[in-house]
Amino acid sequence: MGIVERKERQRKEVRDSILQASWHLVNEEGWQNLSIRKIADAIEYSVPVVYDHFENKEAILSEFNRQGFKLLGDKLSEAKNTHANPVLQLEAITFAYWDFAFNNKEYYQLMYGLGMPTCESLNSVPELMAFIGVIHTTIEEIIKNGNNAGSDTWLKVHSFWSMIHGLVSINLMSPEVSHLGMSQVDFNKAILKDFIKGFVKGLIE
Amino acid sequence: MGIVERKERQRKEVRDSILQASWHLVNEEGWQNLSIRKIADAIEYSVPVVYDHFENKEAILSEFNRQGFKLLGDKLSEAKNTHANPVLQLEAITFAYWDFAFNNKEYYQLMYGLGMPTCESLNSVPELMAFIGVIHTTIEEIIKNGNNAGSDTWLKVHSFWSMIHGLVSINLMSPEVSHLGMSQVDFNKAILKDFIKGFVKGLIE
DNA sequence: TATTTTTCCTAACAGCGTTAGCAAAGGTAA
DNA sequence: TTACCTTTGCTAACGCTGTTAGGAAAAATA
Repeated sequence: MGIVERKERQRKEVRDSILQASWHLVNEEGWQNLSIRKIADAIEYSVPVVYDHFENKEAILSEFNRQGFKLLGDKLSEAKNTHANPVLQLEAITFAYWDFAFNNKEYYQLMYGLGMPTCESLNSVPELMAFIGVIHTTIEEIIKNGNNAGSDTWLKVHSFWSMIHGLVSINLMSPEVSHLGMSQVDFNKAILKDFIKGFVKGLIE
Repeated sequence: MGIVERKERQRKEVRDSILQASWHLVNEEGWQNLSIRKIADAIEYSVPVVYDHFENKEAILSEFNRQGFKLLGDKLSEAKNTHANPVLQLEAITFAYWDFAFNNKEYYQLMYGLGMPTCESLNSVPELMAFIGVIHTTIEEIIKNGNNAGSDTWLKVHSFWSMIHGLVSINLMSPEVSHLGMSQVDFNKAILKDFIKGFVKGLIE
């Protein structure tokens, strides 16, 4: 009697195809232009079927939100593991964060878009918590090894996260920096190096 | 023959009432829920009249975008003028920026919302340029007075802007920081002070 | 085979940005 | 004042959007 199992399997297939179709549409036309009707059309089902698998459009987007933080967390973790020294780890994390944002603009814009109903609190999204955890453990160790053990770890984590997000988001939305002779890539690298240098200094002394 | 003048005056009145009604609606229901029909209803005209004064909805929003940067630029300028020492000026600018964002969340979200079609390039929005100018002159002077005249001013301006935006935006969207015993206000102040201290250090040495 | 459950569609509701086309009002000239 | 022209502002529509009620058809169960 594998009927229930088969049904469950089929359900999952439809659900997955919704996500897959959505992702495809998003990459073609952006978040703004994703619509339930387009999804239904792509998966060759009628509109209400989509609502059998997701409560509403927001639920689909928040699925990608979680996926995004999962992926980002994994990338940071991976970058961290390429070094043993926590300072180098934080440096690698910084660059990995930057690369993720630029290689996955659609994800990033969804994850941090203000208009989007995505950024629930830290506590309610485990993927977000795990992502922050990678940063936290690294900074914690830098502080422990430094000369200023009194630093507030969470405050520093918060600052790190905020600042790297700021650096990324401003550069993500206005990619043409015309003030200088430097190339865009060099300018970005310089900004990042400058940032991480200053930040680490603030951690250990 | 003041007919033309009267007509112009009346046109301006309608235009202003559109902006005023929009602003009112935005503060009641947020950017997401602003609609041309609601505006038309509020100003007691039919929908197409709105389109006689603004090319489209985006044009109305971008009006507020410019207003926002004008206001922010003025606030920063004002804050700067309370001090003569450029380091103190930058400190005042930082706090003024923060206060602006928290006292005018609607403005700030419009100005930096990724989904919004607002952040055109620096060059094309004079209000944005003026706002950046306040930061630029201050940082320029700090560098000049410091021990590291070789610092790239524009790079530092860019970093400053990005980081303060990051600090603000993360705190604007997730106001509940539950990791610590500190109050929210104290936490924010601590973050800001920490940031500005580190940033200035990076400028002068 | 008859009954119940599940699946899935059509069609609609209420809203959106935007525009075509027409009526009425206002201004101008005879 | 009358005839004409220009401006103003309306109704109504087009083609979208998210969401859901209600019923038909298919599948599973008895």
